Amino acid sequence: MPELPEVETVRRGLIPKLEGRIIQKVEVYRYDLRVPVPADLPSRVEGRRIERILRRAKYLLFEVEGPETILIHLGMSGHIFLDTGSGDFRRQKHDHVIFHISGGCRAVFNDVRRFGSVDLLPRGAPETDERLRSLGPEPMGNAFSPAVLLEAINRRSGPVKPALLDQRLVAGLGNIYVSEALFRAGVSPRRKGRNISQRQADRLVDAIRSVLGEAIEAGGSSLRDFTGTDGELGYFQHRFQVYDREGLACSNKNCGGRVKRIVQAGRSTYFCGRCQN
DNA sequence: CCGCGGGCCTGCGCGC
DNA sequence: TGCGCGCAGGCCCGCG
Repeated sequence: MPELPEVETVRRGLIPKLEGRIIQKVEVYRYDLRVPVPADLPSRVEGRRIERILRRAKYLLFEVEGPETILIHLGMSGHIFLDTGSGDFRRQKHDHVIFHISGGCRAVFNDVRRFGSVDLLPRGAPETDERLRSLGPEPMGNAFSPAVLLEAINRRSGPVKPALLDQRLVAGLGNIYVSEALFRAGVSPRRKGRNISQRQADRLVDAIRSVLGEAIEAGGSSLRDFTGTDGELGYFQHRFQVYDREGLACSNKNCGGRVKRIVQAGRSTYFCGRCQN
């Protein structure tokens, strides 16, 4: 599931347990993730301190002491489990990389479908690594604005929904939050990018920020209850207004319409045909 | 440059 | 209960 809010929630959950600690040992059980795990990952990071944990779009960056940064992507089914080290630890199916941290805690990268990745970057990599370099602005940051969005979206001839999934346009949205943001903004997913108006760009930026912000808050509250027993970070209950609600009533008062599902560029899109134009 | 379709994997839920 | 199918929240590549 992980889109920007889930990844941010994972980051916030990891910080108190990992930042400032030493990576004592790394065990790799599968190297064949979507991007191969560097064969010498353990020797390159063992014994080094995790100085900062950052996020860029849906990527997590562990800045470790020395010249390299660990770059983690959760793909579609990736998780990071935190094991506090109190009980007896058993490796689960699909646990691919285990970081043993000073103080007895473990951070476990688990990914059923192996669309995720655990990789290394030269530190200061945003300028050098193509994966990060090609990303558009952070939606919650100052570089993202109605003017920036409008300029980029108006160059698109295709429908706005698949365009918003393009990480070069704005970084961190996935299939769920794009549907949710378009609903909040009252913009049809089928509208052509070139036909988006100034006013719609204003509404879209507001909608993107509010839907992501609320989801990050919901993730934050899930962290406050985090006991460390199951150790699963970043997955939390969240109510969606259209996503996966095909056939259910539109949640706008007085609308009376129903949520529709269509497929665009091979992905499901959910929307209300009455409220979104 | 843009838009789309396919592929990468495994697991789950559905209809039969 | 078992089987086959479609589907899944990401991303990259190649084609037109």
